[in-house]
Amino acid sequence: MTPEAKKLSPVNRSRLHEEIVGQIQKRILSGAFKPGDKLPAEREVAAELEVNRATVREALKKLEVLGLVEIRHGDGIYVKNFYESGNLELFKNILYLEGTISPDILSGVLQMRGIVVPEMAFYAARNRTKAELDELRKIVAAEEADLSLLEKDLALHHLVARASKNLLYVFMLNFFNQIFRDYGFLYFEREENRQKSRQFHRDILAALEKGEEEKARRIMRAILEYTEKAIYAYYNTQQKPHQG
Amino acid sequence: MTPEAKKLSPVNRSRLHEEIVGQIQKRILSGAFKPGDKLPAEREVAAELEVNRATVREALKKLEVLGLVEIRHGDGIYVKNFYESGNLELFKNILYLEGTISPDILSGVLQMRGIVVPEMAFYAARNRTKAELDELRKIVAAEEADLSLLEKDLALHHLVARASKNLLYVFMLNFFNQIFRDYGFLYFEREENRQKSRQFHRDILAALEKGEEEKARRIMRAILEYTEKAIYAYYNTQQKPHQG
DNA sequence: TATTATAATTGGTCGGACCACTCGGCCACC
DNA sequence: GGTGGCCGAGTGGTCCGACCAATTATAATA
Repeated sequence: MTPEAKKLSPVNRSRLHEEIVGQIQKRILSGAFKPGDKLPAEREVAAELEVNRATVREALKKLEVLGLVEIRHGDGIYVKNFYESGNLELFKNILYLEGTISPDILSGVLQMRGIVVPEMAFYAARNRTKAELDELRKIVAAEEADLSLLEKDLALHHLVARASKNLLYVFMLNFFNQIFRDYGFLYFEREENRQKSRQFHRDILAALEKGEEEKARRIMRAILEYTEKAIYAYYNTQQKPHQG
Repeated sequence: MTPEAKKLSPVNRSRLHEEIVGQIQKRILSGAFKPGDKLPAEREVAAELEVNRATVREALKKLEVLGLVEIRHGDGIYVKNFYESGNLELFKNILYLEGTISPDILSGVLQMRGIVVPEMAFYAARNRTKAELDELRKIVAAEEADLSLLEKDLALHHLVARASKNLLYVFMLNFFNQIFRDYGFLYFEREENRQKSRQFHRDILAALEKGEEEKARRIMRAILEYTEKAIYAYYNTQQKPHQG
């Protein structure tokens, strides 16, 4: 029940154009602005928000890249159907729409991760080079010394992605990491998890060394299932909005 | 030799700031600007390009959303490592860097599609609602009447994505469609393909109706393999840059 | 030497002006 | 009746010059 806000309201200071992006994005994602709708002219929006037109334009440029609006010279600004977008950056914004991640979407992301990442490991076992194996060994060795495990963990997965020789895996992995960034932090606070992580990584390394594709996939799947529990556990103690 | 061009397509009416985006993006992706590098100040860039600073700023705002640069108030503009990006919009730009898609990356995309989309069908069979089945039947019926097959095909896949109840599938599917948009056009020019498509869609519909998850996945996989051949075939007759 | 002012640099916002494109209405012409 | 040209209002695109705000580098000071 949010009956407010048919009108745009003046804005706070600090990256003014970001604030504008937020306001317009919110109205589009919430359905207040529907696909095909024509936004007020730049000059009108500027007047309504009591900001300069240049600032509005910078905001609109961002919204355009996000895929939320289409700008037509001499015509106007039109709302695009974000349901037809393939922009994961926009998906992330939707994820945090209400300040807190909806359980539905979270499980959707985890599901996709569970599908994509094991295959990544599969192809990494198939396509890794000797140089990549060397790098991998260094990371695993550093982990045994218990040095900045989170950082090393990210590096290892990134390396596996590159080893798959499919750039799309790199992008997808980064996408997942960006979403679960916060969770990783807490994950490595438990000694139990740290040990588990080291073991998993030794196993992954072994599988890649021997080129055991199925085994690499299986291990990666185990890793995901293990961390998934941690994510859900953290999520359930944390369903408050992380910002007011 | 593609004797296409029955229709003239909208002309590339590139705006000035888009040109700037292109130039800077190219320098970053080609490695001329490396991660961590500091770009010249806005005023310098503007002077160098002989354009107004406001125009440069609009370009920079776009590059920021793309994840190629980071702008720090009072400090400067820094190049980000696109290899750590999770932004598929950026990936698409990389895809077309040289004007033509590199075979490596193309096969990488097809590989990811082959992994993701069948799972989407699997979950669609599990989670589809009666309303969605109704919509699906309408689409299949329209296809029997041979009406705008390409459009109907896109709609059908989009519906399957929604039926999976995982918004990420919708985004991923859109991403793939955007990349293969051009190929779909030619695909439906062959009567052979049109018939095959209708048959596939009848099968998918049947699987979803009965909630046969594995079967839905199998059929989807068959569709992908079939269309993949068409894509490669077209690609091999078309490896010229599509713009000078 | 360490700390604190101060200046210089750089991104952020402003306002006002003019250019370029689109669209709709009007009109002459076929 | 339809076609094409013309024009004017509306709207996005670019430009100029100015000032604000955050950061960094530098100089002054204790």
